[in-house]
Amino acid sequence: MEADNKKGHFIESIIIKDIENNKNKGRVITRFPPEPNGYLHLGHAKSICLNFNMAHKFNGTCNLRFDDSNPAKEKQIYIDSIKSTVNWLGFEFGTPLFASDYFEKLHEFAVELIKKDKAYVCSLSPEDIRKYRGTLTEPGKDSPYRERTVEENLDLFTRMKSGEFGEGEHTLRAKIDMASPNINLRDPIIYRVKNASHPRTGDQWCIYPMYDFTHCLSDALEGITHSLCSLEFEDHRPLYDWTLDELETPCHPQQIEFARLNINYTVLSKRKLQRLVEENHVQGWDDPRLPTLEGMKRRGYTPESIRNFCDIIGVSKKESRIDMTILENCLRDDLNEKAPRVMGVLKPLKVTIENYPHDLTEELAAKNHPQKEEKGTRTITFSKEIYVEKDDFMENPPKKFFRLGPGREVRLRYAYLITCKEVIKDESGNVTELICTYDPETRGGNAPDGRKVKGTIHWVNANDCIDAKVRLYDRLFKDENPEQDKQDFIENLNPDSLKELEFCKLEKSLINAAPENAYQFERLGYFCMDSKNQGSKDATKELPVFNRTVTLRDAWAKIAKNP
RNA sequence: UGGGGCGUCGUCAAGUGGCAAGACACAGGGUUUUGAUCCCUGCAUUCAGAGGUUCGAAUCCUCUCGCCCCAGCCA
Repeated sequence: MEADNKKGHFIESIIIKDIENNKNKGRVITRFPPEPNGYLHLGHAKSICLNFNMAHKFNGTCNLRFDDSNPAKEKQIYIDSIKSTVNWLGFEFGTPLFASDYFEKLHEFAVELIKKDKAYVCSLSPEDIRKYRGTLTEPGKDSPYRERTVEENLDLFTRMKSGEFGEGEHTLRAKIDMASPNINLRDPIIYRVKNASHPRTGDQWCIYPMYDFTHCLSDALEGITHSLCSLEFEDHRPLYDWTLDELETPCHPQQIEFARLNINYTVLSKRKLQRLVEENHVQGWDDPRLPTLEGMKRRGYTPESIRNFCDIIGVSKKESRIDMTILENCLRDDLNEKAPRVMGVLKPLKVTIENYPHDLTEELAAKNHPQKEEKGTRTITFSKEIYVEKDDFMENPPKKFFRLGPGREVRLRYAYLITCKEVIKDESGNVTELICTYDPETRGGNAPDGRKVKGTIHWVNANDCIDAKVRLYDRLFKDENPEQDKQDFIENLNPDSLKELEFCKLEKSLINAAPENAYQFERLGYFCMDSKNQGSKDATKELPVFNRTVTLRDAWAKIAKNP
């Protein structure tokens, strides 16, 4: 089922062609180059999978390289988070690499460029640089410092490096063409002064290379063959190539751009995610509603499901918005295979079986997976008092409702057929309890007389179930495209994206649940224990909290909507 | 009105001159002690539009239209 027998995307075609032509001696080396200035999200997962999969598929390697050339924004915690997230996703990268490891070499390259008179120290202020750059439709003007001598440039650059100047006083610029229709070629800045402390090099440097200079050279230094990046760098490719052409580098990697991932009802940009976190619209970077990989992990997404998703959505240059349901189905597919079945009642409704003995507790066998005998069975208990789901009872059920109602018979999964005899309500008319009878002949759920019972509902034994909280998540935004009509996406937040249920009753076996274990609560969906909740075998602690990862497909929900 | 890209089913996406894959969604039907899973069936005479080349075009040519990106000492 995995990528192998599938037809490839355009990048794969390019790689195959390159291998056929013995380009790079048939080698394939890719890299995933995150800037450690935030947490990874699903969009990164697409890039991670692409880069690692291409490398693996063609017996190559993929480097994890931190693009850490801007100390003002980068932090060690992000480096740690990114490393563990890439591992969690299922990829091995050996020792991580850092652009900052190349600072010395990058500096030498810059000097080489100066010596070739292909770079100069510019002393224009930031505002003047902007003015001289021109606009989209007008060419720029040469900087008055453009014709400084090599010696002067060398001297100034040395002094920049030694900390003689403040931020913004001087920059090192590539000498290309101020009239280029491509703004990236209008003498781009390649080094600037920054007095920030770098998470890895500390205060060793006060000048830092810019992305365009750093990235292509880092790629070349690592022997990258295919440098895959997103569409917005397409305009930078001429600069990528210019730099590598001007300098003596070990190789000249090929930059190939692809469209970044978009998914409806959510946002996938670091900036927007950051805003959601900082303005407390969600509860942190690992909020299970967020498409951050840490949030998805906490929600219960499996790495396999994410990898499979990245696999089936394809790679192209077309900007697209992928349907959330595709992601959810990848998850369901995986969880359906793996998750053991259990029973849990989210909104409990007490049921008393009036003809069941007071003091009896029976043990019943329940399958852990209906299609996989090898997953075995577990024992569940049954007694006179049980809980069923409030939603499984209707006082005036519509035609197609197969569940409980006055006088109706349903099957309790793995237990007995019961019939609703009486509905007890409180003074305000809310149903508080059902009095039912059971048919002792139907132990296990089958009627000896062969009568058909259409509805099967889940339940837990009131005597030994455990109390828990359950968090139900819904889409984060109301609108398919949160940025619709360029209104502030915050206004599109779904106020009901999180619902916490506090009085849930779960079958006893869940006492052993751990955050990394997925369960299917039959008929409800897939759930996992929240990783920030340590659970409680001892009653003095807080209640265990479970996250609903995703619902089951629900045909009834559709019928109920359009009867 | 500068430059760079992109337009194939509701959503993704194959297709590279020989007669529109697949997935999700959707609609029917079957199995089922989860209204789950699973299994069938249906679902683009048409590829942004218009011309042209060709026996033959989503694929080649021309023009038009639409959408995205670029004016950080961010990546």
